[in-house]
Amino acid sequence: MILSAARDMIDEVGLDGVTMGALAKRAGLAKGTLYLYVRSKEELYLLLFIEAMDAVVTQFKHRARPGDSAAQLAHLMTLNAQTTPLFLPLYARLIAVIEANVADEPLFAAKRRLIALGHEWGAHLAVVTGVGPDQAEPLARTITMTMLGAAQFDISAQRDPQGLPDDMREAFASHAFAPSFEPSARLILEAVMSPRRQG
Amino acid sequence: MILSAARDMIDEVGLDGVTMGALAKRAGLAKGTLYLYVRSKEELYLLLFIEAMDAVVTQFKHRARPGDSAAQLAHLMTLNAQTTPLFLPLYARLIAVIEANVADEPLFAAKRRLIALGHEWGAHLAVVTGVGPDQAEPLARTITMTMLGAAQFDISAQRDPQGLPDDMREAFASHAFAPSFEPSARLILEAVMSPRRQG
DNA sequence: TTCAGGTACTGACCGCCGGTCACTTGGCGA
DNA sequence: TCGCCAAGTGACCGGCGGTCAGTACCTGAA
Repeated sequence: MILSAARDMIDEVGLDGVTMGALAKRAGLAKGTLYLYVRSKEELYLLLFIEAMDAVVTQFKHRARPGDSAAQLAHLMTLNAQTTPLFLPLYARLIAVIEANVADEPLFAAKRRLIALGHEWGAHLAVVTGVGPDQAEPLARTITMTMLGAAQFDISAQRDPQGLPDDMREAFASHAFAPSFEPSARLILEAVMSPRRQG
Repeated sequence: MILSAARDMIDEVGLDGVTMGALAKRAGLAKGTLYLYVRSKEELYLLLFIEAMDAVVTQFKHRARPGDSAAQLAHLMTLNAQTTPLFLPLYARLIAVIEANVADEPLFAAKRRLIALGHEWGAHLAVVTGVGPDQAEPLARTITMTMLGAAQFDISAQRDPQGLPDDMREAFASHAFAPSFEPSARLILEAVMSPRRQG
């Protein structure tokens, strides 16, 4: 399976280290064969991201419950994003790198699926936070954007701290996903939850 | 001047349409000469981004005043980011694209400068919002990440809506920077400002 | 006036990579 | 046995970022 070979390869050499030639060889195919199944490298990444996003949404619907506190929800979202393989690095590159190089037709199909997943997630978020219908959408958008920003930051935090000057090591480390995202998510969730109920 | 030629060229062909060969020709230089002044394409972008970030911070320090409401501040930040040339597209690509391909030494120098600018901005934000010292840093980080996410979204919103299916046109348009960022920024600012004062 | 040295500049060239396509292979039904 | 077609192949292409041996020119000393 191509997707599985891609996952393995990304594990080993990182997202930016994947080349289609090497991936084909690894999957036991010729380069041309690979392109029978996937129209471009970015389309492949898009497929992988949809899988990851699906997993994140499914897990969130499973785990988040009405009555959870803002802190609990923020923590759950953080773990969720962080433990789903490939979710963060692909999310960080989704728009600037991946969408920029996918043909229209598969792009639209992917976007529709992602938007649908986003709505599922947002709807569940509205339920568990108990926010009113007018606040549900801005809340979901705000959390989404914050997560997208935190995913960016996380890229630089992945860098090997070996040999970095002290101030840089600290700067990189402080941009890791969890310490960036979780407090912000909590702040946002508390803002919309506190008028109604808390905890 | 190389930076100026780069700005012009980005205006015309977009960030992803710039090639070093064409840029050199446009600046009246040979490719090799260009590389005497800039070690890589991404280093050039990093220089441009530092300029843009500097402008944004300077403007924010000039325009934001204690007593401004959350809505006013959110609006000001939005305009600020949007009207500073190249700020948003470069910000969106800063980590995943630009930082990923710059040599250590210039990267560290740039990061130090950007971190210093970020602190200036955050300090002024703390003053105008009047938040306590314990809340200042998470507030600045949250707004920063949200802006980073919104800058991402804005990339896809830049796409020419000609010939897009209706649902996609709507989806792309709704991701533009202002409608994404401003309500979220307002939500976040209100959350930290309301306990103390408002307006 | 000549020449050595150094600096700014040049552009042909390289390696790499994503993507293509004319061709081969192999299995299956007639 | 043979023809056909789907699946697969890998040499090849174009374009790009980046390099480097060489050139042009100026200056100041002899």
